[in-house]
Amino acid sequence: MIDLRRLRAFVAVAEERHVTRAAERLGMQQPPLTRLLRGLEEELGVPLLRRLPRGVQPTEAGQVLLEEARAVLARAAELQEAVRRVARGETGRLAVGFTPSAALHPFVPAVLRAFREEAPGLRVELDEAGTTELADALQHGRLDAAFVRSPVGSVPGLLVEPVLDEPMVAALPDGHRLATAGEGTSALPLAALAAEAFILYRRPSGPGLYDAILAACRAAGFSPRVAQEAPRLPASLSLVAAGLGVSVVPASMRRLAVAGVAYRDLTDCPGLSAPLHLALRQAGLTAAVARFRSAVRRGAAGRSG
Amino acid sequence: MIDLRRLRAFVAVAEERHVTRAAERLGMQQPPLTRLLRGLEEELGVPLLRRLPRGVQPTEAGQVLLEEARAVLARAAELQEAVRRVARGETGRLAVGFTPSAALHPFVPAVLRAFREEAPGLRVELDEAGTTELADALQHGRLDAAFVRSPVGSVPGLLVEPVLDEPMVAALPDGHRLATAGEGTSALPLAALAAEAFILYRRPSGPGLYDAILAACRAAGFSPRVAQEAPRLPASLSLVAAGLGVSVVPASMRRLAVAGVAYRDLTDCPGLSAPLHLALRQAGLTAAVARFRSAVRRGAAGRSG
DNA sequence: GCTAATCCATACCCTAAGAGTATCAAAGTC
DNA sequence: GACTTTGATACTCTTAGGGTATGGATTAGC
Repeated sequence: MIDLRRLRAFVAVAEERHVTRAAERLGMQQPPLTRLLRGLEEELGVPLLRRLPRGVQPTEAGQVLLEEARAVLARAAELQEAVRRVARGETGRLAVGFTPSAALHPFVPAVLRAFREEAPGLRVELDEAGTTELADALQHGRLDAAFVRSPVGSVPGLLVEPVLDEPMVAALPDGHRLATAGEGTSALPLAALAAEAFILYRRPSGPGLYDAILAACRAAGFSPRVAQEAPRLPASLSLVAAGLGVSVVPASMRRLAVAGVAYRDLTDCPGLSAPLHLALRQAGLTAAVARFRSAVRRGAAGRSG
Repeated sequence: MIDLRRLRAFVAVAEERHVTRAAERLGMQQPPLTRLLRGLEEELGVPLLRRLPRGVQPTEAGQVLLEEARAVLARAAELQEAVRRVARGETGRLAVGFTPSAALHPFVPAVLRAFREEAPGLRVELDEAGTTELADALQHGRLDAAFVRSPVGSVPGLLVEPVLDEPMVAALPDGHRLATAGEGTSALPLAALAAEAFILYRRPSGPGLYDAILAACRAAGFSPRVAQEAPRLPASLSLVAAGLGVSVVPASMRRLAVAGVAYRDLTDCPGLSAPLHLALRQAGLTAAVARFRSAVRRGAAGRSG
C-alpha cells in the first residue's frame, strides 16, 4: 500500500527536479532516495520521472501524482493538527447537562457563558434532564459533565464534586401570616412551618433536595404534610403563588421573582442546604472536560471567595 | 511522520471497537496491531482509545482521527487510481498542435473529433502554429503531438511519421485562361504555369511545402516568378481570388470553396505532393499519445484504404 | 465464589524495508 | 580528452514491524 514517506520523497524530487538536491532537502543521502522513487514507480507500475542528463523531470503521471500527493500530505498534516487540537481541548465537543433546578441557579448560565468565551473552538452542547438521566448519559458518554443538586451517590465511574452550597429559604404565598409576621424580614425557624401544607418537587427527577428537606424537617421535630408534588421546582413556586401551600427552595430562586411569592431566610435547620455539584466521568478525562472543570472551579471560587 | 499503515490499523480498530477482530480483518495478529496503535498514540502524544473490559472505544481525539484518517486514506486510494488512469491514457491532458495548412485538411478535425469520442476522459488541447514553433513545443513538452505538412527534418528527439499524402492542385483566379481552357477539367501540366505569377505562403511558418513547390517547378523546367508571399495558406487563396496570380495548393483545399478561385489537377510533376505527417516526441511516449497515434493511424487507414 | 472465557498488553525473536558508504556509468563542459 | 555533474548500483547495517507465546484483568457462568 501507498506510503507517505515515498510520497514526501517524490514531492521533493518533483519540485527540485533534482534527486541529489531533493535528498539534501529531505535530510538523507541520494542512493536511498533513488531507491524510494523506484519503489514508488514499481508499486504504481508507472514511470513517474524522466531521467534527463541534468536532473529529472516528472512524466505526465508524475505531474498528476505531484498534485495528488501534495493534497494527501497536506490532509495528513491537517489530521495531525486536528487531533492535537482536540487533545489540547481547543477544539471538539463538550456536552454539559443540568437538572432543572441547577439551571435556575444563576451560576450555571454564568459559568457556561464565560467558558464559551474562554474556549471558542469548543462546541458546547447543553441538555436539561433529571438527575438519573444525567447520570446515565454521563456513564454512556452522551454527556461530559453535568450540574446536579444532590451528590449522585452510588453511580460507579462518576466523579461528583461540590461547586457551591447555598442555604434554602422558605417560599410563602404573598400575604401569608409568616411572610408578614412581626419579626420583619429576619430568619424563620424551620419548625415554624410545621403546620403548613408543603409543596415539594417530585422525587424521581431529583432525589437529593426532596430527601434533604424531609430529613431537615424531621430533625426539626415534625414531619411535613406534603399537600402537592410539582413536577419541577419552578412549577412548585407557581403553586405557592396560588396559595396552595409553602415550599422550601434554594436561595437563588429569589432571583426568579415569581409574582405572589415571598421568601424568608430559614434558621434552625443545620445541614439543610442546596448544594450544586459538578458530575464528571471518572475515566478518560478529556482535556476539554478538564478545562471546563477548572473554569467551574474558578467561577465558584470567584463567587464564594 | 504519520504513516498510512498506522492510520489503516487505527480505522479498523475504531470501526470494530475490538483489537482482535480488527487484527483479523487486517490479516495480521493482535499483538503487532496493539503495538501499531501504541506507536500512533505515542507519535501524536494523544490517547486515542479507551481500553474497556470488553473491547475498546475511541476517545474524542480518536473520533476525530477516525474521520480524518478515513478522508486521508480515501484520498490516497484516489491518488493511486488517478495516477494509474493517467498511465493508462484514460485521463489526462493531450496537447495537439498543427500547422495552419494541416488544419485545413479535413482529416485533422475528423480524427480529433473521433479521438475525443474515443477517449472522453482526456482533455485534448489544440494549438495552431508554424512548423518550427510546433517542433520546439514538442521538444519542450508543451505539445504531445503535432500535424505538420513536411517531414520535420533534423530535429533531434522527434519522431515524424507519414499519415496521408495528397496531390497538389493549381489554384487559379476564376476566369483565368488556364481555368477555362479547352481541355475542360482534365489535368494541367505543371509547366503550363511557367509564365504565371506565383503566390506562395511564407517560408518560416512552413518550410516544407514552399520548398517542395519550388523544387517541382525547377524539375518541370522553370523557376517560378513569386509575385507575392501570403502569411498563410488560406490567405494565398484570397490573393488568387483577387487575381494577383496563381498558386499550387494541397488538393484538400478544394473543399474550402473560396469564391473566385478555380482548381485544376496537376500532372507532370512527380514528387509534388502535400504529405501530412504526425510528429511525436521520441522519448517518454505517454499512453495517451500512443492511443492518439493509433487513432490517427486507424483514421488514415480507413481513409486511404 | 470459583473457574473458564475473553481480550488487551508484554516479552521475545525474526524478517525485511530502509538508510548509510563506496563506487560506477553516462553525459555534458571546458 | 580530462573533469564535473548526476543518477544508478552494490553492499552493509540498523530498526520498524510482524509472528508466537504468554501474562493479567475483567466478565460470565455454574
